[in-house]
Amino acid sequence: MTRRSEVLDLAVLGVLHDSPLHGYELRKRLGAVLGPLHSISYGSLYPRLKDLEARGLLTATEADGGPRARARIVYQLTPEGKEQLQLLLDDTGPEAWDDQVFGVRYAFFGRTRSEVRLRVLEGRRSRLEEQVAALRAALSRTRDRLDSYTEELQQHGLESAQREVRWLDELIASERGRPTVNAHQNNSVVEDEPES
Amino acid sequence: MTRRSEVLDLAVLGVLHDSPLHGYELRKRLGAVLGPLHSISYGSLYPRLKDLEARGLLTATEADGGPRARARIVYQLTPEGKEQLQLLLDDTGPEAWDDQVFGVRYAFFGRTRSEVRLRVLEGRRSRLEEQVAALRAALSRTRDRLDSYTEELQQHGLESAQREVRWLDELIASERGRPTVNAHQNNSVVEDEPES
DNA sequence: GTTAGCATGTAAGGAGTTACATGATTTT
DNA sequence: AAAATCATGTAACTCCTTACATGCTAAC
Repeated sequence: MTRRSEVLDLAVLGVLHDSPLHGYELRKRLGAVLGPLHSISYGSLYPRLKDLEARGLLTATEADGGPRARARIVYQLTPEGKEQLQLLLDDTGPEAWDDQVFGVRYAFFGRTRSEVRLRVLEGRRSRLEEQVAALRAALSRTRDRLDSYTEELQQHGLESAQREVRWLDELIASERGRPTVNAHQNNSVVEDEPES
Repeated sequence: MTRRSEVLDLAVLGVLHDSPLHGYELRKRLGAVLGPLHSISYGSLYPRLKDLEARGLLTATEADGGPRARARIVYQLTPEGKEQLQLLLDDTGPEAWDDQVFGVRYAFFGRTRSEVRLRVLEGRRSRLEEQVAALRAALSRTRDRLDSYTEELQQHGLESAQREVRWLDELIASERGRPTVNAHQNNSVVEDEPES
């Protein structure tokens, strides 16, 4: 994941792998992956879909759902798209432990190879440890030098980070105890409603 | 705070209010306010300082610290700068509850008027409640429809948000119990004392 | 003596948001 | 009948990062 934007590619490709969707619906599903907040805007999503199509990673087909306001355009992964998705899932560059990126990666752990899962979790953990160290250093440095509010904020940040580390420890433990099966039930949520 | 970028203005002005600094040092201090991560880059900071100077909010003076590599440029708030800082501190537009923005605002609570403090804390709280509601809705919607990893992620997000709400409740309570003095160095967070 | 840190800046590019434009359909 | 939601898209703008350029000083 050289470019930061590949996170979005991963998210889109990952969601679309479950079931083909049109842009509007896709954006809503993206919310579950990117977090209800910082979900992407249409002004950003639609051009991106065009781009992914141009790169041959997905196909766009007009689906006539009857007399619709506008023909919905359903996007679907091509074999190249699936390949690229696998590549992105296997990639464990240093950006994989970033807040944003980690969340998306974790959401797709069901399709991620077991060793990769472990590597991502451990990378994320050490990233958080760094953060804990930085906050501890900041706290001891600023003690009595900044007002109590700034200190309280850093203290709270520290505790959050520490809780996050403990959470990861649990995940890592449970990951190690998990059979190496790569099973993922492909719930085919067929996108189409009965016409009325 | 109409523009998102006014957060940076607030951070810079706020830090510079404590003591005049040159860019390099300023950036380090900014780390305590913006969080050790997502501190701004020089490529962003220096032009911004020029801009603030052009707007008359601060003055730039070459400080000769002896035979230095390069004359350090010390930035200092002008009266207009202090005014603007006060305006930003008093502003409680809806962006004031954003993750990023809230952190910066909280860091400067020592210089914020008591009522504004309360408004910001409560705004932040209701923002987080919305988030909790959104996550709960997402969880009940996706139950059994998405794989366990996505669910675990949302569950974790939910718990974090809930803890954040409790934290804010404590802050609000302690804010209410605080004398309305606007004194700068008013650091006595004496709420419920555990038996010590 | 070489690496790391101090110190300031510019130019190019990346990545996203907001505002606008358009129009049908479902809900109230 | 009005308002919200569905649905797609473009253009302008905002704001940040990266890479580059420069050169001193302290530490190893």
